[in-house]
Amino acid sequence: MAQHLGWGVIQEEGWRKGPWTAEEDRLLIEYVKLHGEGRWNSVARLAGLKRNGKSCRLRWVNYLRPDLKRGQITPHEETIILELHARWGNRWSTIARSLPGRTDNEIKNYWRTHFKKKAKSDNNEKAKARLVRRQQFQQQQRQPQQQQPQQQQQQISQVDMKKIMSLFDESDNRVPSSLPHQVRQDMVTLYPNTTVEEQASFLYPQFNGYASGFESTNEDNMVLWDGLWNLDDHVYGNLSMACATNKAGLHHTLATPFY
DNA sequence: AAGATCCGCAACCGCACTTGT
DNA sequence: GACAAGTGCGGTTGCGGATCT
Repeated sequence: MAQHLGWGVIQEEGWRKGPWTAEEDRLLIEYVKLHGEGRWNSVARLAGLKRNGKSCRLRWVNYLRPDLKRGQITPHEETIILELHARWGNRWSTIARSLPGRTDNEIKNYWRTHFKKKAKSDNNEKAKARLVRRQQFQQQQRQPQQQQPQQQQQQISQVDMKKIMSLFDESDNRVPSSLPHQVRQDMVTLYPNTTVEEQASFLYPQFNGYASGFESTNEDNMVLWDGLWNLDDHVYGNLSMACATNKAGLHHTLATPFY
């Protein structure tokens, strides 16, 4: 039975929750000095802490570790975060490994507070513009498509998907950094009379962002990738879900035109 | 000056994966 | 192979200080 309920109090099963006290920190540091990192579930018993293993690990990793770098994220670190987020998406622990002294939690918080909001508002504007262009293009395409044999359309689709999927194979099933260039080549071949952005947008509607990132600045890339990787952004949600899972998911997403 | 709102951060939660039995 | 325990990860929440009105 719970002794108290709420933040920073004893919870059910006797575990404390909420902010750590200086004494708890001291006990945890002592424990790690003696026993090393790991075996976190033994901490409560061996160190006399009323914290569960997960809580102890989190406190150590995010706050008590001696090699943690304190202070603000530097511009150089910010650049690295942007680049790695463009490559890996929200895989904060992977990004953190490239930033000694920074934790995944720290980077995640930094991203959310510094980039997420801006990206979202920019995306909304860009998404509206793309929607209009896409609708215009669909109208243009309707007539030629009716004349084009269905079989030929399917062939084009299959070739495209093979290319995309082969890139995922080369990239350990994650989003391949070279994809935009490949997509660009497909676009030029298949839609010679449109702009690069339109080509990508039309053939791979969920890849809208890729197209706008071809000649883009870092900031544009950031906006693009934020859209791709964050599910609450309507326009990119389907793709981000597919990418976050595996190439099979992406296959499904790309194979379903104009969501 | 005081209340409302925003922002940054620490910590929790749920899920997935790994390892040991 | 099945199960349980341990661990790691990403998303979310809640608190407290800063800023705004």
